[in-house]
Amino acid sequence: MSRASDHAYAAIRGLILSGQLAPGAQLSEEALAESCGVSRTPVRDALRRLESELFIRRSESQRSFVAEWSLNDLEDAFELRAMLEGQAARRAAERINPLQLEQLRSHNRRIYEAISAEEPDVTRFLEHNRLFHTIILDAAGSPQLASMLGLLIEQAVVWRTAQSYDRDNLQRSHHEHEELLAAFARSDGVWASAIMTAHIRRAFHAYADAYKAQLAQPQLSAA
Amino acid sequence: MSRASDHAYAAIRGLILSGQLAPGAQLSEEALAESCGVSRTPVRDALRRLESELFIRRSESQRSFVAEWSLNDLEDAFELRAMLEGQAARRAAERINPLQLEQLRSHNRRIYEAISAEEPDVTRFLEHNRLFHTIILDAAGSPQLASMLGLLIEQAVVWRTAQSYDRDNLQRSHHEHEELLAAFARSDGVWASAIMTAHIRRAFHAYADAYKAQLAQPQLSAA
DNA sequence: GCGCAGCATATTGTATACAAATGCCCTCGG
DNA sequence: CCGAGGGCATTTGTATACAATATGCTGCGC
Repeated sequence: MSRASDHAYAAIRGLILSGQLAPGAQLSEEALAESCGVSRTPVRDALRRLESELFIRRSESQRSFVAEWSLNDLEDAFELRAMLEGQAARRAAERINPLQLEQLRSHNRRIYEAISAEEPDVTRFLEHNRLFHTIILDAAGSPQLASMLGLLIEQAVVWRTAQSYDRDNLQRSHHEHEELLAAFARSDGVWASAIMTAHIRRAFHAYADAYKAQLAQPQLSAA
Repeated sequence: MSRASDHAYAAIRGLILSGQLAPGAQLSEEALAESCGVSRTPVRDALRRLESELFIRRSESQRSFVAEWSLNDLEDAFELRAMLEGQAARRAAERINPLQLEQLRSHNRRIYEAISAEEPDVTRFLEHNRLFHTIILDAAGSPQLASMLGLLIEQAVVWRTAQSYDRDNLQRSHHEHEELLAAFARSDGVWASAIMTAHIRRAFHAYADAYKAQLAQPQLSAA
């Protein structure tokens, strides 16, 4: 997309994720436009995108609000993601080529490096983790599946999740990736799917724990 | 949505479904605006919506083209739909209330009436079929799932599919709906999911047959 | 004849002005 | 005091003009 539209999208998304725009808050196209230094037109585009990604909900009269996610909504989202990513892993196991397999190994090595340092480098972890999952989605060879998973909260949740990852969780992720690699190497779709489902499910519980902890200390949410 | 934007959406969608805009054809915002009698602004909105529903794809330089669907793409879409609707059926079986169950029964009665006449009323079948599936999605109680299935080709494919439904296929649909009702009445999520998956899968084969037949006689495609 | 540069044109992106719809608040009547 | 109605303010929808960008063509040089 184009400069202004992209910028508005990134800016608004950032405001939501950082908590500066609280869940439930109403969004004014004009206010956002001013705050981004662009006109309403690209802001409207950005809002449409964010709406389709469920960051924003619209009232019946087309006013925009920051989406509010209950723990239940989150569980729904993770349940879906587990199903879709499980399916992606199954298909990938049956279709992956040696180059992709090697790329996966490489990214998981980088993940290992990132989490093995004295102070784990969460940003690097997240980046290689994202690429890892992207390659699997690619290998699955289903544009539809990719577009659906792309929509799903995805980055939003993954981002906030990993903030709360402790070293134990990070290492488990690395280990699960290793198991996925074994399943892929043997083209065992059922195995791959099962591991992936468990992988996402564990991520859900890590997130849910963080979510509950945050509810108990809400003043930290905007930090 | 608003008048102009909705109108543009419906008009463009109609042009695509009727074949007047052939798969692969480039779309010009200005040309569409003129043909709909509105300005480019609502046309752009409509194109965004159609893009998210995969009716339209955009080139890297943001030009719009009518999406081209291979048989493979269709199978992917149906595979996803089977998975998602199966999941919806499972959840619905565990959550459905008596009122919804009665509504489902009512719609399936209407379906029966529509297909029992000497000349089956396909339009009525489609309408009640749509409502039937909508109620299940509602009963599943997962907004995410609903939004995903809403996106999926869905209406597009369903529409074209049923045109090619013969009486046998229509009656099978009715029968499968009856089985779903039985599964719901017993709150048997596993059963419901299995039937729904089979239901969608059969629809896929009905569509695939029609698709292949159409390839053999392409001059009928715009009829 | 081939390839590349540069221009002309078509197409999309952005800004802005205005119209329509919606929601809010204040007043008026009961 | 409460509820209904009307008018004002806010917000979104639409049209249009202009800017930026991509594309394809034409002509020049090799």
